[in-house]
Amino acid sequence: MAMGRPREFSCEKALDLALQVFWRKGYEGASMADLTEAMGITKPSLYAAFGNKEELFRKALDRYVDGPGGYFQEALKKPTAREVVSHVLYEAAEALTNPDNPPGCLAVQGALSCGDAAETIKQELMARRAKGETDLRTRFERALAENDLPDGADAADLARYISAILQGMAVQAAGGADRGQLRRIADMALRGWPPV
Amino acid sequence: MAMGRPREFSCEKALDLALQVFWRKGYEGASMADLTEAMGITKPSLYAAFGNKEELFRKALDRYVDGPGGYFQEALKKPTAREVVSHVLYEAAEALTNPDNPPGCLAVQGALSCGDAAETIKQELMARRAKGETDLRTRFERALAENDLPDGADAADLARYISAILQGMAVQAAGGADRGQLRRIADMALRGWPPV
DNA sequence: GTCCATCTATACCGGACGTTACGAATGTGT
DNA sequence: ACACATTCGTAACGTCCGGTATAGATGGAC
Repeated sequence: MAMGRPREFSCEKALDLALQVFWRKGYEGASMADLTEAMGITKPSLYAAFGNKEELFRKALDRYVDGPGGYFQEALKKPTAREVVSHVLYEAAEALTNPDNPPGCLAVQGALSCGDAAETIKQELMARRAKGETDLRTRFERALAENDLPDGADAADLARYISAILQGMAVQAAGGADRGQLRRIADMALRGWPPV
Repeated sequence: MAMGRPREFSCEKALDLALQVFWRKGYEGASMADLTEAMGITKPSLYAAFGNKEELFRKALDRYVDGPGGYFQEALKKPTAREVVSHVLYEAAEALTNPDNPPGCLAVQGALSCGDAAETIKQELMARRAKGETDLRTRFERALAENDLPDGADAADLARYISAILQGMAVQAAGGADRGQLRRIADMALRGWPPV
């Protein structure tokens, strides 16, 4: 099956290393030289394996969503709306300050604003954030149907509210907030939940 | 007094135009070509008047803080903690979606993460966000002394919480949220205030 | 009217950017 | 052992980056 010279590196390991660079420097701030150095491969190897910078970022982003960002989808499986919110907030506090990773959230700081060349990446990240918000809204709609949230509450508004708090925590983490500080933000948000 | 040929453009107008570009594209994403084109001046004029890209950004940032971002300091003057929070949240909802300006907040999206060359700008923006948070904390400490907030509340935690919500609203605005949606986030945050 | 400080515009600098030819190296299938 | 498919490293591509030298234009001071 495998014809020709086998590659000397692991695509998954290289992708994880690229993810670290994009996470720390953003899409625009991460140069190909930064990436190849961190990944331990040369530029032609990178292009052969991953296409180009944009494709590499998208693959790293997929890996982020399934890995360090996986707590979000996990939280949606909790049995009650309150547990969903509690888990997503506290797990975010952990993930956003995991010392093994750059602080903050790739989906927020990967390309919040950018030059023309990165516009499609910015759109992609906007779409990912919108999808997370929609998933949360859908979960809250279920909770409403189960009388797990007060009548008259608006699932879309609640989802946007929680998304905003998560994104605010991400900016705080990028600004140097530590784990305890993020946990106390989660405490306060949860104390007022649901905002009737 | 004024010797030599007078300059043919207004520094303040040019700075406002540069601010728009930095606001929309971020520090890294805004090229000198973008800036000179928007400002209607040539590069040597820009360098003579503003130093270099980094100094230009700092001057635009000062102008942002005193202009479109001025609602923050205004809110601190309100007589009660609740009015401070109410005003800062609702004025943020307006400012972040002002159709005359790019959506979002320059202090958040100007350089949330970046390459090495923009590291000092990132630090500057972190310091500005931290200063806003400290100003809010100081205001809450006054409120505590005036029995305007519940005993035992932590002014620093409250300031960090409100800052996170504001920053989350900024990310929402950058993602396309409209004014009504941001107002409803403010509604919900205010409903649980203070988070005793 | 002349001098001269200052601004404007063209054109260019060295370097970094993302991307790719090319040829040498390497392991598989026959 | 040989041919072949693929990867590897070097070295270079054209383009754009932030920044600047230089020469001409402009208007106040005297």
